[in-house]
Amino acid sequence: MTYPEYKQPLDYAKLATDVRAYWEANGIFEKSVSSREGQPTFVFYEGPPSANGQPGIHHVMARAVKDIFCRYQTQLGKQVPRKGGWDTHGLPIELQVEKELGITKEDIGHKISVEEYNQRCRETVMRFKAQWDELTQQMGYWVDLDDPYITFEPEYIESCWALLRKLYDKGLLYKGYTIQPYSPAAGTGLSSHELNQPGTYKDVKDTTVVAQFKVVEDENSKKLFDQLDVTRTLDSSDIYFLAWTTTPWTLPANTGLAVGKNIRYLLVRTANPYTKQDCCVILAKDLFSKYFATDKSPSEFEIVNTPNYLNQHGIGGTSINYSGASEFTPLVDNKGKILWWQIYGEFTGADLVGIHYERLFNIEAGFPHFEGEESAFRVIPGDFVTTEDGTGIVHISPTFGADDFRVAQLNGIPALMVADDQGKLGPIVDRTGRYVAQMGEFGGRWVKNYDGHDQSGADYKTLDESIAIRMRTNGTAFKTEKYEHTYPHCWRTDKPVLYYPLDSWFIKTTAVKDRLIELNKTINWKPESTGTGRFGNWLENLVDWNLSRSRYWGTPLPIWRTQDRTEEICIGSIAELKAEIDKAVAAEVMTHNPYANGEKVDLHRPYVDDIFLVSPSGQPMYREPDLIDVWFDSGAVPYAQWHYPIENKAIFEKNFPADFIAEGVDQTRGWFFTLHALAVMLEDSVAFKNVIANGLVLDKSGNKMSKRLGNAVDPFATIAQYGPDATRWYMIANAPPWDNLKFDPAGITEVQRRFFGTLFNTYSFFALYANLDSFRLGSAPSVPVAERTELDRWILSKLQSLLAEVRGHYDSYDPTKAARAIQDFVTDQLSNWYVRLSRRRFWKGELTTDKQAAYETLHECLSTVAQLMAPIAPFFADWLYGNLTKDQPTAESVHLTYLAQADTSLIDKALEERMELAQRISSLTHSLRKKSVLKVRQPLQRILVPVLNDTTKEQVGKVEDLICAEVNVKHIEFLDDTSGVLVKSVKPNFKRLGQVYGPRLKAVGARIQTLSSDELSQLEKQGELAVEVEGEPLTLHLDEVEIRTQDLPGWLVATDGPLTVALDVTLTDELRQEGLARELVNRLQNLRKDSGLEVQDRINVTLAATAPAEMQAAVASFGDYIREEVQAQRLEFVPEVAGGAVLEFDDFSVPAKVTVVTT
RNA sequence: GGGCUUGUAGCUCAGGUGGUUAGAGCGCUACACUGAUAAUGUAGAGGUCCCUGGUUCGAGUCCAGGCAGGCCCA
Repeated sequence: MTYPEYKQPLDYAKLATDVRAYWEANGIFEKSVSSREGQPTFVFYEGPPSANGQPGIHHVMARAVKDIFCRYQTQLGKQVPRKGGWDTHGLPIELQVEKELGITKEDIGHKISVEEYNQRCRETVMRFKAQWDELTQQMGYWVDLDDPYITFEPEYIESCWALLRKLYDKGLLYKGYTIQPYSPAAGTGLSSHELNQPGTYKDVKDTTVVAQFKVVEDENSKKLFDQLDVTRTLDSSDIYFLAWTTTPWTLPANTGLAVGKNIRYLLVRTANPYTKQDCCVILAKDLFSKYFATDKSPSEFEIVNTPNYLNQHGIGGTSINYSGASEFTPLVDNKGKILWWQIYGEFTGADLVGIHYERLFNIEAGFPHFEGEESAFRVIPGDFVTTEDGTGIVHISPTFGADDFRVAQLNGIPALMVADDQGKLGPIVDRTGRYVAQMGEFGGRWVKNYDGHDQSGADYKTLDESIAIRMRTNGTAFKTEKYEHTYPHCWRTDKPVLYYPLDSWFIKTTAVKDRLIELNKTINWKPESTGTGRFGNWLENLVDWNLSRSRYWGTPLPIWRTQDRTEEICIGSIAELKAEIDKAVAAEVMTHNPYANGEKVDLHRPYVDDIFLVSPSGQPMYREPDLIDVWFDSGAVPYAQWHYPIENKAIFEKNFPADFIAEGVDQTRGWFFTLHALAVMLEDSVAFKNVIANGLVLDKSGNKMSKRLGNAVDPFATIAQYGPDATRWYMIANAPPWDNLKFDPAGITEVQRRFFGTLFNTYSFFALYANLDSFRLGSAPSVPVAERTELDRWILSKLQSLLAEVRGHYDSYDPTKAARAIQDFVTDQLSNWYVRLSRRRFWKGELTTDKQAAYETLHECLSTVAQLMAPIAPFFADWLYGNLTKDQPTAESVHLTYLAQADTSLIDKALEERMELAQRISSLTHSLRKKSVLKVRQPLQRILVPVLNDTTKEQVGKVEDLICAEVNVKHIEFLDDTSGVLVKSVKPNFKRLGQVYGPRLKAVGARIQTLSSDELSQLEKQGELAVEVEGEPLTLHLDEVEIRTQDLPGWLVATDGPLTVALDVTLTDELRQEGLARELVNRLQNLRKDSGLEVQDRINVTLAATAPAEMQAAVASFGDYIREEVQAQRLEFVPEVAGGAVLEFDDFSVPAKVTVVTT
């Protein structure tokens, strides 16, 4: 049995396909689950992808993140079932089908039947399933592809129905309305997608009105009226809010006014430009000059009722009464701005909130009463209010604006709804686009020209114009004008769109808002800010979940109603549906039960639409035609993937809630929310305990990848070129998953070279020599760690530290830090220090105990690294682990192994510290050699290391041999204080000084830097020193300074922080000879290599006797050494070397010949 | 427009609770090394730590306001 050896370069892609074949042949994935039977479960939910498009490189990223933690938890001994799934409903699929068929939604039911249409969707949605499955396997994402949940299957839909029924029974399902784009001409709602069609937004000229809303004088508004009282000069003390609208026809539906909390508003005394009546108005300070003539900037506005102003002008001196002025006195200048005004006060929006005002189109004038009127007509805060245009106060009509509806609901402002003939409440505009009859003088008028009536007559007035005229007349219009702006139009009829309340079914998520927030705080979000910020804020501003979708391909709403809406039923299972159908058949509402004869039930449209049920009172019931939001499908995964609550209660309970999920951050308000909302409402629990919200994968310049730009990276090509391991490693190690990743293939190459290449070399090195020595782990009792060398114990200590660190990172869902720690260990510690310094141990001599210890140490490092990296680089790790353990009984796959706890008894911090000292001293020595132009092959006598305390001396002493071997010197000489040659420098410890002296730190620091050597030694000896700083005496303490040696007079030194090293560059004859001997070894090694000799080949060497005397002397003195190094049995000078090579040295050359000894 | 997020060397990224001279890898330049060799060592060039204010003896770090990119929402 040998350790497999491989040729450079390693084919990483082939390695992965080989390992994949091994996994598949041996059912390793299945075993990774079945071998943990009976252990605690680690629950993971797969956020279902949709297979109607090709997978991209970002899916590799997302799925690598999922895979990592599932594999890691398996290594910890948990059982991790991973059910795959497919998301199959939704608008993108409908749009794709429509595009392929060249039809629009209008054609469904005409050019194509609903049945055919849905059949197309069903086929389209799984089109790329094979590609997805292939990518999943190629990239090594372990998920159960054989038994996935599929959201269009009847069992899945049935589970959704059962959940809806539970919500219905809890009273959380209700019918209401939302404001949606609506085309009265077409009689249909428009999706945002339809609204985004080119050409829908057009420039139109509309009549606009700045309306005056009269403030009610009460406690809330007292602060406004108080401003007027100061001067006591007003005839009229009416105050009005000014609000601008481009849709005057919505003014009769006004029920509120919105202000920006932080916007500043002015109280202005002026006159109405149309009636010339004195009045006071309120508008945003920033917009003042839009209506009033002034050359001042807002900051210079003068408030006339301040004591300062009154002292200057005298009380009453500012009184102007416009209504008493001559009719020739102009009120407005030629730019339309008002000349006559005074500012009486300034307020913030927050000051105005809560103030009541009078209804504009009131009952006395013949406009209808409505429900909730008493809580209407208030000022509320609106986050969307700006001072871009208008007045900084926004007129709110909850029935005709989405923002309006939202803030009105949030602040308890009712909508103005009136009853139709049948008593059904509706907005003041009917579905054809005209005012309802109750609208007084305007009843029956068209809001816009939806019927195509003639509007060419000279005295024709639009409804907006009529309203404006009425308002000018009765003094409630402050300004009316024509205004050109863009407005959306229906793409089919070209008529203006209305924002209009449309019926919708809702889940009352607001009822559990507090609980949603509370439970969210128990979820571990990565990154945390997504949970507190994006998701937390979303929960704070929660509105009810709008379930309804007017579409065809999706889960139908299982609610049937009678025509008069007095009776309804929510169906919770197929069995219940069948039973209800039987009842309906018995009542002759239906002719037969389509599900009676055992056919497979399809719960999609159109089949469910053809089902009519019968109410307890004997009336027929019809299904509410809506489909439900596809996000409900997704949020139902924890239940519906097991066909719960219909069956599998035990399985569900074992698998709820999830320990871990991961999806893109764009799912925050999608899957993450629906999972959370349903879990809180149904189970009063979180749905997941840990969640990673990963960022985007961008191209290497930071641009979004898209097919259109041609910068999309093909995941298959990437994996084929670099292999899945390097691809995954790069993605994980380069940036935390929740940051965006700039995907650069050059980064994968680097990972491959630097990490995988180094790790492979390290393994190859191990395998090469282990095989030469016929070493097999376990064939002899292992060498106790305590008996191993300093270097062995060091790397094992580092290994255990690494194990603890990496486990910590995995435990806290930070794979990036885990990957980086592993990478640094492999390249910097294991390869570049341990192996480099251990090289001679491996290739010299027989298999001794020390050599065995070295093999065992390196083997353990490699196999533990294989385990630690297995979650991220599953193929390579298994390959490496397999190579190391092929003959061991336990090792079918690294993914079936158990990851050990770090053995803290092996962690020796002092050892780690002194090895770091060794590394730094070696580096400094190399640096000195470089400066002195003394190559490492030239041995030197000593290096000098000043030490200020015994601990350092002892620490360095223990690694002296390692340092000497590494930098090729004979020994280290320590210089302590008693030597008297040390020159010390002192550095202020600013952190400490700052705490002690605060503002005086600068002066104290300066004083410290000028300490004499006498003062310094006094401070060192006594621990404190009295000095004077800026005339003040104070006592310095040892912990306030940092003392270090910096120089050795007469020596070339190098320093690294507190460490200083000097190199003795004196060369003796013996050192020169040894250097030459090493040069010879080097040339002979090269010759061996160039001649293609194997490492274990033994040779005879002949050198030309023409070589210089110094060379001959070197061979005489160091012959044994040379022979051992180059594996030579004989090394001799001969008069003539025939047919050999010539060894080149700095100053001479020597003909030489190497022959292999055949044994 | 709002919420969240990012901004440090040519590139990719580190930089607990503020501490003086801001680091690593890659890339670049030079030299060295050559039985781990597509590796390695040493040295060097390369920074307005996005900008402006503020707090502080002291700010890459804390605060405020901007700018630019990204995501989500409107």
